[in-house]
Amino acid sequence: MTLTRITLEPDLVERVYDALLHSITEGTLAPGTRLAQESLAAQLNVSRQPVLQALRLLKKDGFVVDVGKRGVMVTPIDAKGIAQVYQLRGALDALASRLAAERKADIDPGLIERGRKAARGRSIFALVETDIAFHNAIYEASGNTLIAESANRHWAHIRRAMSSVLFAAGVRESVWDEHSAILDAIRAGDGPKAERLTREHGETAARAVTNRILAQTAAA
Amino acid sequence: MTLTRITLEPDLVERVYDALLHSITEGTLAPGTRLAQESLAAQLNVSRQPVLQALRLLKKDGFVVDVGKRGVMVTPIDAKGIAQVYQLRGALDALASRLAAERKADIDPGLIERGRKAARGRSIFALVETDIAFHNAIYEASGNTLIAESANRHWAHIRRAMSSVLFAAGVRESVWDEHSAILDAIRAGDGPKAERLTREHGETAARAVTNRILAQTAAA
DNA sequence: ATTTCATTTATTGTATACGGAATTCGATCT
DNA sequence: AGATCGAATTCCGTATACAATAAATGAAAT
Repeated sequence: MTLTRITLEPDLVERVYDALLHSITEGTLAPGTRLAQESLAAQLNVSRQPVLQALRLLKKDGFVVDVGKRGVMVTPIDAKGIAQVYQLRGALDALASRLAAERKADIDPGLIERGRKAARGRSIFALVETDIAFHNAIYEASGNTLIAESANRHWAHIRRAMSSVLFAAGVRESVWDEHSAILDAIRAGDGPKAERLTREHGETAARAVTNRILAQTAAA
Repeated sequence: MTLTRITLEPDLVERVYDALLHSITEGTLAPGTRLAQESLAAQLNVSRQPVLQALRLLKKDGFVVDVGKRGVMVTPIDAKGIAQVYQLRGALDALASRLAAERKADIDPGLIERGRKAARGRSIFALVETDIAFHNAIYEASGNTLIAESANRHWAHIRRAMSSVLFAAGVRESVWDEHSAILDAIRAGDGPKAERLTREHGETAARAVTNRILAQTAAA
């Protein structure tokens, strides 16, 4: 367990970054929305300076893209891009699962419990959160801190795609069965199996989401 | 093939970022060196503003770390961290190889040729560059643009570790045999084999480098 | 001599000010 | 009326100015 940071108050640019990222992933700032520094600064009640920097960070992560020399916009969602994110995330997940299994990591089975519960519930938010919590647990159990860090960047993209899609379609029934199987393999210390299951899980999830996005965009 | 950017002159912050990153990976800015904004700004002949932003970007990538509230320093190299980078990179490489094989990608065999030549030569720089070129070719052949983007962040770390280690130890003889085998598998369209070879290649490379780093730090 | 407390200094983060580039709008000309 | 050229506006990037905070230094007291 790593020690919690001691910095009392996060930076303004971090706060701006978090605020914007939250709005983007949540969907409040729709894909394609143009973001002007001055207006953002006014709304957040800070100067342009922190906004400017936060936007640069977001740009680096791909959440916003340049639109000519006239500022940036929220990156549009496209099926192909999402598929790529899923591929990448799948590789990271598979690696994490294998490493976790090799250490016979002891992951809280309550995560599955909570996940199934959320899947029966109505809250899309809880749905996504429990999913993320499960995968994050594996990242941490892997012992490689870079995985979590790297994956979380991608997860923000996934989260975005999910919330833009889930409340139209609902969850696949089987996800938590798959999760459960993965966890068993990890606890049993079966690295190859954990890896394989995780990869398959990622691939089916990717197919499901991209299909829905394609359907959505076709409808529009 | 994506169209080349049309922006004539890159940003100041991008230029500062590149300059600093180059010095860090090259080793001119040694691990542990403290970086004060004002001094950097003076040396680069810009105001503190672009420096400030560039440092933030570098911090996000892990090339510099906070040292209290008194600025940042070049991230120290430690064997454990490097091992983690290699693990991550290995997963990305394996994914890229498999995808490339599935598309039966046609990668320039000249890369191998040039690599062997550089391995026989004396220039460490050329050595590292040809290695990177080979791996980058696979990333591009994968068709997933995110892989290259993500991997390159990690490569900067690897490059740093390599140049800090190579000129003391020389190259493994077998790397370009391994590279060649990987390329054959890709061209043959054998996804699983390409993936397996790539993973093994990454693992042995990781062992070699971390061992040398451990030896170096033990000597000091 | 060592420790503690206050003052100074170093250095960052944020705000404001400035200059320039690109787009948009309007007027004039055909 | 439509097109074209120029002026005005918008908006960003960079520089400078300001404020706050943590470290460092030095003096005084035990």
